[in-house]
Amino acid sequence: MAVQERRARLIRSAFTVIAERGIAGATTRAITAEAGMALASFHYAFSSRDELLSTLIAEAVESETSVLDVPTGVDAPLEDVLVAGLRAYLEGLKADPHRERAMLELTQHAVRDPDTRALAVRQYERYRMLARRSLEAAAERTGSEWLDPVDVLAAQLVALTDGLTLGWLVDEDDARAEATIRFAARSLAARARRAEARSVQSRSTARSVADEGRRGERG
Amino acid sequence: MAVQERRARLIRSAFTVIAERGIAGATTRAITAEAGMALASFHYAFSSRDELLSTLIAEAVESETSVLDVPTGVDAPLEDVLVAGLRAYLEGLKADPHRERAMLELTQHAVRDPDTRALAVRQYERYRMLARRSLEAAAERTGSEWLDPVDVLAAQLVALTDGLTLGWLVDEDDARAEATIRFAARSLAARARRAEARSVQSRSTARSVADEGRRGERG
DNA sequence: GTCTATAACCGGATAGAC
DNA sequence: GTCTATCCGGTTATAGAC
Repeated sequence: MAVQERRARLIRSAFTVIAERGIAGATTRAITAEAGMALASFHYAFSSRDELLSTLIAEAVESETSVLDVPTGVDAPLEDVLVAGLRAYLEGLKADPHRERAMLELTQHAVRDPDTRALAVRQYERYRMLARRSLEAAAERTGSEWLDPVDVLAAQLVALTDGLTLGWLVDEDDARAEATIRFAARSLAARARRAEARSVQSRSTARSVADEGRRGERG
Repeated sequence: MAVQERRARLIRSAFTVIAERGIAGATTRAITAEAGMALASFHYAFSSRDELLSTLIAEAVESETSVLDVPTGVDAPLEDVLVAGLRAYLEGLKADPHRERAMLELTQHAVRDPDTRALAVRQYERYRMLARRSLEAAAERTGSEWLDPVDVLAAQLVALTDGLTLGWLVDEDDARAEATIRFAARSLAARARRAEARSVQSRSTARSVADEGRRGERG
């Protein structure tokens, strides 16, 4: 087996194990067993367990492709579109809670170590970038425009989804999550207004951004 | 040394070690060293490391006394009072980031184990109860009344502080945190209006609740 | 390259001297 | 009760046979 292939399989297995048992449970034995290979094969691909963890965090960050899915082809007010997007995010979380737990644990692990801290910072930069795309897409599709810089609102959206995630992971209360979603959507929508008429060129430009934002899937 | 005294010291030391090195770094050796006692003394107070961790989580939950400090004796609009309270929370977080990191890690650890999961749920119930007190105090002092059930808004406040906390812990960006605080305060204040005139009795009752809410300190 | 076997180490828990 | 010394299981990492 090629070294790159082995590395990829080990990283994938490591994420699975971490999602199920946490970082503490992600021993080299557990990871290689999950990957169906001998323990000794591990050090043929990685020099140490720490090296695998750092690589895993970096890969996990890049694999995150959307913060929330803005529904396509809807004709609804901005607030409803945001509610729909946040509900889609929650559905992804409910479908695989362990995944988000693992991301959370990996982020906190990375932040503690000065050598990997930058990876966590990069992860959040990426979250905000993806959130920004979603907000731009939502505004464009509903003919709205944001009253605050989209960068700033993107950070608020990330904070809102983090709060939603932590709360749901603890008590798994769907009704409370729904209330949080409505509150988040209302709060964000309050920072937008109906857009003035735009030129055709600007609308088509924005639509291509929106399509790109839709590309990723969560979960 | 009395067993209860030893237990208390070990719990305290364990929290210190977890804050500095994480749960993974909180070995019985590290904990007893931090407490300045011999390794063997550990099992005189606790039957196992797991028992200490469960006890620690339970104690940590109860020691949380406020989600945000609503400033006393101010005469300002509700939104400004909320901003001040959230800033006080952020200052506590900045003064001791490791403390909140430890709480986060303990919660996630508790949630994974069916035997301790209830502790995490209870922790969030307590957060919401404290948030509710803060919101009631803030409304009372500014002559406002909430448009949604305070229980529901308390859950939103907890979600907002969770989002604020996670974001700040990763990049320690004070400017972004300030923007999140303003957004949070504005979003919550939008769910209140000026209260109608109240009777003297109802005001004095509410003031005693407010004083109770102020009792706790964070950090 | 891949596996078995093992070295080297670490952590929780305990025996036993005092 | 308290400490030193030790056991024992589990983990990372590697040596060496094939």
